[in-house]
Amino acid sequence: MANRSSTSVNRITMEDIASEAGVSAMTVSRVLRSSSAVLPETRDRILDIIERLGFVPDQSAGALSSRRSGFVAMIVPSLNNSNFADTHRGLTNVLRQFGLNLLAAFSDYSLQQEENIIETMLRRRPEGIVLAGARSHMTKRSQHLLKMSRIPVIQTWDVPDEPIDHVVGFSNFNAAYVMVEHLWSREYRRIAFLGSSALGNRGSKRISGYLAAMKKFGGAPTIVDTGPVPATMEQGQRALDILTKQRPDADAVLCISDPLAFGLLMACNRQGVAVPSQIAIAGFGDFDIGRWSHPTLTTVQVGSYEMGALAGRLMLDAIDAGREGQIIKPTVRETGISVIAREST
Amino acid sequence: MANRSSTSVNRITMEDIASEAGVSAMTVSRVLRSSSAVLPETRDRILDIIERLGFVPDQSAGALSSRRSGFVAMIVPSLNNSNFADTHRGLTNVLRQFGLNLLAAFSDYSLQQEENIIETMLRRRPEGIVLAGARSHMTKRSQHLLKMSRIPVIQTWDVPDEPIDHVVGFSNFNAAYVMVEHLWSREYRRIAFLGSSALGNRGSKRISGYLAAMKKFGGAPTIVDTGPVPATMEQGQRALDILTKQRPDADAVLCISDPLAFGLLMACNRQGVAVPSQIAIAGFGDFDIGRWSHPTLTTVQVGSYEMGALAGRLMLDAIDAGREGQIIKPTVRETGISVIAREST
DNA sequence: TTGAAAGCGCTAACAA
DNA sequence: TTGTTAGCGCTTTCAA
Repeated sequence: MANRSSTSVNRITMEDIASEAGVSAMTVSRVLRSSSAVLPETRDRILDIIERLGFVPDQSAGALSSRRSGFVAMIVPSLNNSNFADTHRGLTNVLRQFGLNLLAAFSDYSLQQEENIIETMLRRRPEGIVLAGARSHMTKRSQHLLKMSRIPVIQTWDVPDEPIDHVVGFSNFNAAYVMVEHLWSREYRRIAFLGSSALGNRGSKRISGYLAAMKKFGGAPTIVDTGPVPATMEQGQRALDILTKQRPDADAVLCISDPLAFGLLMACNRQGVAVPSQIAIAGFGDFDIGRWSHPTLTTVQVGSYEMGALAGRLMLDAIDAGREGQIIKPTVRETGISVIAREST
Repeated sequence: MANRSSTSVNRITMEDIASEAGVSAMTVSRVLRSSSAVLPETRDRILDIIERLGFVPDQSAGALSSRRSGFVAMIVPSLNNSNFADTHRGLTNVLRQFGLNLLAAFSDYSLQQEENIIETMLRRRPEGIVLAGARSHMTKRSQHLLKMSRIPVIQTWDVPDEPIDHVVGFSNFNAAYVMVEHLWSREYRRIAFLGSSALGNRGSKRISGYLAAMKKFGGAPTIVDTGPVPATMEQGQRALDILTKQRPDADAVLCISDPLAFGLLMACNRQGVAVPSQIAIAGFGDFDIGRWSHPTLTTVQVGSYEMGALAGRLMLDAIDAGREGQIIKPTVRETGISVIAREST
């Protein structure tokens, strides 16, 4: 009597649980999904067996049948980012209440990797996909894949000129603009901008905001290019010398991100440049390092957690609509931004 | 003629590609998996159609059939950690060459959440599971689920007393021990330890190592409890006052992690306590903040990337063995640790 | 080199 | 309250 147990992999199935309990597989399914009533004593018997055998139902099979994979995919540039961590937490907390899981994959700031993991995720049929730190710049194929996917796509951390679908972000232009306003109001006049001048990413929007604000106030702009994204502490460290050469009279520096600002700040401490009396430093993103550095870092708070929560709710609506055969038209939501003035300015 | 197109969700399938190309679904499958020869002109025609329609095959269905899900799950405490980022990268780089994807989920340092995401992952039938920053302490159910899962489990970042399956880690005991050695060799004698004294996590191993080393050298140990894990910059910031009260004569502090050490370092800068002349500070983990802080931070390097790469290779071996119906017996591998002496000591 | 049949483990839909 | 049937989209196996 050759049966399945002769194969090397012999997974436990609902059928096994069912026969052990003397019921059909359908009853086991009902118990697990509490979709409809099952006699309490039957239910308890089944649950006991499940627990004893450590049975975990195969959701891939379930998804195939129900056409619901039960998860949302999140594409993130880096696993080392307190901002994305907050966004992720906001998303999780909302989706969890709806029984949706959040699975993440990382692109390491590479467009090619990003394309790969997008396809990887789509193969598993997520019910929606969230791009964290979405850049305007993606590969053509990434965009094509997402557009053809027929699932809600939410880009966060930016408001791209041509969104794929939905957007939950903030204005990078305004963020830089209000920081210049802040610095100007504190009597700083020779304000330099530190960051990558590479096009097609969030940074370029911030540069535009900086330039626009400087123009309005009548200051002379200076942009110090620190190299490729992501901006790092190391780049900030090195930037002090470059800045000194390029704009020796600068009295304030607006950095494209907190890690960059932190690197610069530490270089100042090291070289005895007093912050903020000799030079003021402002960052971007309200990373945790800026809250505990000495001096503490003035920054722009962009609602990292809130973006996740907003994206989560939007995702639920969009998935719900999709299940009814409808489609929510592309939505753009912006979270508020605010300057957090600290010691460094 | 009512066909499937009347349903609201009308996904593209291999069947669609096949009929468009005038072949059977099996041929499409062969093209996509290059498992066996297909006539070049047929292959090209099929690839064209796939590209044009943006078809992405359903891997859940494929997995159901082939019994290979094609992914490994990684359970991580936090998305905000440069060490786990390195481990993740090491893992990805190895697994990718083998056509395996890495999907991540986060526990936020909560045992209950950890249990939930372990089950969530197991439902999707990963071919293996990696726990990053595994603590000895997990819920009973987490352990039970993992043991019953019949897939390779690799715990990293620790060498638990009772491993579930495989382990790729380093000795937290030794790591603290060698740091005390380092401090002692630099003539520090009144060395305090800063960290959570909570049991069942990596920290308690480090405490043991610290205590053992102090005992050997004949120093009087002091443990300053900074509160719940994970140790944060904020805890470090607050710790200076506590330390001053509890051990006012300390000339060196061994912190349980770099973020904690960084918080303490910044508090010292702020309050005018000279580092290292008044007090030396050592951290743990070689986080990026320690490389760029002022002063730079002495720390213990634990091979974050290497652990990922090692775990990846071990995972490949274990999965391979599993496919042949064999099982690799539980393995323990340790990466080397080394003190990185910097300015803070 | 290609196709047909069967089935992976589950759930929708209907029947009892 | 429970069971039966069919089928989700793919791959395995065997046949042509």
